[in-house]
Amino acid sequence: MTQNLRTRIIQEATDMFMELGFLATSTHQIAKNLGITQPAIYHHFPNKEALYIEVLTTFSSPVEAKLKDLIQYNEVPRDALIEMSVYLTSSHPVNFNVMMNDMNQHLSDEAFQDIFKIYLKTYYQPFLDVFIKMKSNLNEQYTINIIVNHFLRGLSAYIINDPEDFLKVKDYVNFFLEGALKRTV
Amino acid sequence: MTQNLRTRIIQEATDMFMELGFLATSTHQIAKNLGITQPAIYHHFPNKEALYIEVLTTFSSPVEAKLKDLIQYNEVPRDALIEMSVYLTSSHPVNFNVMMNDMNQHLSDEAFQDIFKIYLKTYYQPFLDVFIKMKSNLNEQYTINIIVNHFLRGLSAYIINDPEDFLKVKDYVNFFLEGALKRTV
DNA sequence: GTCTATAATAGGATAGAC
DNA sequence: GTCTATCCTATTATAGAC
Repeated sequence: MTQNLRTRIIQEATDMFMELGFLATSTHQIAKNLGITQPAIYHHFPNKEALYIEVLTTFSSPVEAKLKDLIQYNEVPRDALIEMSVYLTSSHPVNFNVMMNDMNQHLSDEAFQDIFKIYLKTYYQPFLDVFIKMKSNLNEQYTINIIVNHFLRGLSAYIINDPEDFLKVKDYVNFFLEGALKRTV
Repeated sequence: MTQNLRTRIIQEATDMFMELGFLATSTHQIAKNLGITQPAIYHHFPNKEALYIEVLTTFSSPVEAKLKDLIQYNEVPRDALIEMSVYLTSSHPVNFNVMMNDMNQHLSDEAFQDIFKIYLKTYYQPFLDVFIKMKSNLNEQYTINIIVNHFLRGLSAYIINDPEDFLKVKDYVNFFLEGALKRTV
C-alpha cells in the first residue's frame, strides 16, 4: 500500500501543479484531496520541489512516446503535426504557461536545468523530427530550429487545459503553415 | 506627498505584479522596495486585489493610446501589425501569461469581468481595427474575429517581459500572415 | 498620512508516538 | 508508513499612536 500512496500522491499533485502552478498548490490540499495527512507526503518526498520534479518526469515519458507514435502513424508530416498538437491541447494535463512560469520563478536553478532537459526530449525533439520531414517545403529564410521554436512558442498558448476554450488548435497549425493571407496572390 | 506615494505604489506594484504575478507579489515587498511600511499601502488601497485592478487600469490607457497611434502612423496594415506587436513585446511591463493566470485563478469574478473589459478595449479592439483594414487580403474561410483571436493568442506567448528572449516577434507576424511553407507552390 | 504593534491565517517542514 | 503535535516563517489586514 505504501508504493500505492506514493503513486496516488504523484497523480493528485500532477493535477494540482499543472492547473494551479507550484505556488498556488499546497501540500496540505494535496493531502486533503487524498484523505491523508500532510506529513505523510514528506515520508515519500523530501520537499515540495522534489515532488514537483517527480511529477514532471513521471508524465513526460508517456507524452514523448505518444508524440513519437503519432509521427510513426501519420506518414504525411502535416497530419502528424495536427494530431500531435491536438493531443497536447486535449489529452494532456498541463497548462504550459503555468509550467513555464514555475520553471522560471519558483524553482531552483538545478530544477530548471532538469526540467529543460525534459522539455527538449519530450516536446522539442518530436516536433523537430516532423519539421525535418517537411524541410523541402519550408521557407528557406528560416532555420528549422527557429521554425520549431516559433511553432512551439505559439502552440504553448493553446495548451492551457481549459475545456471551454473555443479556439481550435488545428486552425493554429494551418495558420502557421499557410498563413492568414490568401495564397492566390 | 500623499498623492505622490499613491502613484509610487502603483508604479512599484505594476513592475512586481506583471513580472511575478498576483500570488508571488507581497505587499511587504512592495513597501520594502519603496522604503515605506506595509500598512501605509492600506491607507491608499482597501486590499491587494483593489491595488491590482488599479495597476491594470492605470497602465492600460496609455497602451491603448500607443496602439492606436501606431495604426494611424502606419498606413500599411502589415507595418502597423508589426510595430504594434514589437511594442507589446518590448516596451510593455506585462508578462501576459502571468496576467491571464491571475485573472482566471486568483481574482474575484467581479475583478475578472473588469479586466476582461480592459482587455477588449486595450488590446482586442486595436488589433481588430488593423485586421479589418486587411480584410480583402485575408483567407475567407475564417471570420475576422477568429483571426484576431488566434493572432492575439499566439502573440501572447511572446509578451513575456524577458530581455534575453531571442525569438523575434516580427517573425511571428510574418509566419502568421504568410505561413512557414513556401509561397511558390 | 505614515508609523508601530499585532491579529489571524496559512504554508512548508520536522519530531516523535504508534 | 502514517499519524498527532508543533515549529517557523510569511502573508494579508486591522487598531491605534503620532
